Amino acid sequence: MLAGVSLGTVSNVLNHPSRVSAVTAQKVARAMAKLDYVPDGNARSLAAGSNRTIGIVLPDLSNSLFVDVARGAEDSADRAGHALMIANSDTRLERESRHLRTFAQARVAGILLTLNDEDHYEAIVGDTPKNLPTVMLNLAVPVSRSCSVSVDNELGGWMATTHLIETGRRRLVFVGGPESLDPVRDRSKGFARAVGERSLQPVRAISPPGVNRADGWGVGTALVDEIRAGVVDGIFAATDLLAAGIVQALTAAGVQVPEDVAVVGYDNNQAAWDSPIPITTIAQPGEDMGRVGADLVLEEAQRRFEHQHRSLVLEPSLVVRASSRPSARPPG
Amino acid sequence: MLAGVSLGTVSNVLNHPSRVSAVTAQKVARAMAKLDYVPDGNARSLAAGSNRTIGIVLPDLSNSLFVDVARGAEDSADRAGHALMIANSDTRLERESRHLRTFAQARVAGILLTLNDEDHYEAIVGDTPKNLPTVMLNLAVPVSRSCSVSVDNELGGWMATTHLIETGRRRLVFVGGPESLDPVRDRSKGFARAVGERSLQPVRAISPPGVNRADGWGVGTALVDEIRAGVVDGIFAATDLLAAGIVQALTAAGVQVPEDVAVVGYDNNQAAWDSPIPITTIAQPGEDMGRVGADLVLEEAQRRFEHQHRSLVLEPSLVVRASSRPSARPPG
DNA sequence: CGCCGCCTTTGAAGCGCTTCAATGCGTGAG
DNA sequence: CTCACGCATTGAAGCGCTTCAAAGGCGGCG
Repeated sequence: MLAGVSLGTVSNVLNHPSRVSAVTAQKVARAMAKLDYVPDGNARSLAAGSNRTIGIVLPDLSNSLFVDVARGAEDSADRAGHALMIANSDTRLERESRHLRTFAQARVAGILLTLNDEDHYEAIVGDTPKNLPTVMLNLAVPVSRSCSVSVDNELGGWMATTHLIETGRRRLVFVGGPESLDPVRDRSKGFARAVGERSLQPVRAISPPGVNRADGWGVGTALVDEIRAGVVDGIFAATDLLAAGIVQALTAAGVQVPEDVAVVGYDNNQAAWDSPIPITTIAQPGEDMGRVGADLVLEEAQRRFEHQHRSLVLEPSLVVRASSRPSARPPG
Repeated sequence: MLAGVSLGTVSNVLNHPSRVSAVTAQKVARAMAKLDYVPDGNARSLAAGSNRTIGIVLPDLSNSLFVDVARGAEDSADRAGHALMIANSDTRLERESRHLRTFAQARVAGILLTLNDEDHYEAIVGDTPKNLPTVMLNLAVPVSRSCSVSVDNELGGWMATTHLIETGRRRLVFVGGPESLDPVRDRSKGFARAVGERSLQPVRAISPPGVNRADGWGVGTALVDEIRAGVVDGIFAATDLLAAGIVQALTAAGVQVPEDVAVVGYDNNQAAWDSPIPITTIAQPGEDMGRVGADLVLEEAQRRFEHQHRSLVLEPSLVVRASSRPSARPPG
């Protein structure tokens, strides 16, 4: 600071450039460069009473959805001149609340809390620092509590199923997984609704123990005979990993996808596109979720009092790939 | 603070509990609870001149290796009473240096910088705030510059290849990828060394355009005839995705793995274990890398002056799975 | 009974910045 | 030529905490 001229002026060039004449601004800039000056964010936050950082806690970094969420959130935060700090909870309650506390102490401008599980929400809602803008991602919560941004899984299930029907499939199977997972349950509801709207009867629903590729492999193997017999011509799997396993098993058994049976997955995972037969899937708007969430939290931070909580539900989208291209055979 | 008694005492109960009598400590604790008191981390850092946070910048959150690194780092940081802030650069130079700057302004205790690419290191080394403990992860750099922790890819390649040889394979193929990737090049060197040590001749090396499942599928398809002809009986693929694609293509073509050919991958990805035929692979000690890195950075932060930079190279490990179980056929 | 030393507690100083009232200066109007 | 007004700059106050020297209280020893 002594390099150029004053002291409080330096602050002005940093925060209110308009108040400062061009020449002094330059002098100060030069001095800062020469001194390798790095403003102290802590002091700034303390003095200004506000902080240009927002925090996000993610439940599972191995799920690309959440990585997308982070990317979207960073995009928005960055655009607003804020930094995004990521914390990973590995779905552990204890770590979720620890990270919440850390963010509260850091006096971040706001928090994006991403949860998978409604139970965790109940358990943790007490830990969310009152008075600190917090928006829930991936879980719809009462607007009386906070803003939230989630994705309509029931709609996604409906879209996947309707797509199968519209491309001529009639004998449909839903492959789910443990009913305890909220998203799976909702996707299954969407399946049922779409089937019902067309007055079709689902062939059946299958619930393997998990939702991974190996589970899909098992399901696929079990379905080979029914497909050959023409009893099944469309499969909606609740996750892409499941779908990939199914397709893999079917292919290995000589069943043609999509000629003999169409398969649709969910999530738009790498497993879906990086497959010998690319798999049609429902893409979750992860980046949008992050972006919208960050915008909401920043809005709440900026207008604390006029702010009204909102609950947004985003729509997933259908990504058509080879595994469900219309079959040559006539529908029916 | 006024709830109990004093002011500076509150600080003591937070930082030097030993100086405070049990009764006052309790009174203060009770008051803090009643007031929902959350200490201001910014003020603490400012006053104390130190910060209980370390930052890590990761190049790619969709790579489970780096997620593991973060997990390990958080583990160590946590144990030392520090919080870990994650920033994702998506391998973009511009974001790497932005995050570095953010951490510098936040006056974190230290930074873990994880890079994939030597070029980025050269470009960014100027941005790493001098005077702020920084350790490089995943890339070995001159100890004159900073500490670093990396994994020995050449050794990994050697281990994978030696495993193939020791389980009786003699006609080996290396499947790499773009030579521009440092890790691929090192793994290939390890392959060459292992083969050379046994005075074998590699059948050949294949460099598909990428290192994903689809690339592997192509390579696998191309190798079917040679395997049937007995010209090839072992494959070392530079990534698990590649290996998974290869196994998938071979299986689809009716080639038996591991009976007809053994396959070894690299990375210990989900793709390796979540495959119908689980794939033998080389596991990178990601968590260890993070843990050791965090320990180093904290050590440097605590003893600024006595600190000597160190360069640690960790060893990968072999994970044997079905894809390379010794074949029934006699070796030779 | 008085003094000393130790364990606790206190209060003031200051961390690096922002903010804001106050000052200084140059300019156009009178 | 003078006065007033506006823009640029300044300096002091204070953000919430830690630290440290100094004060207070207590028991034990002489």
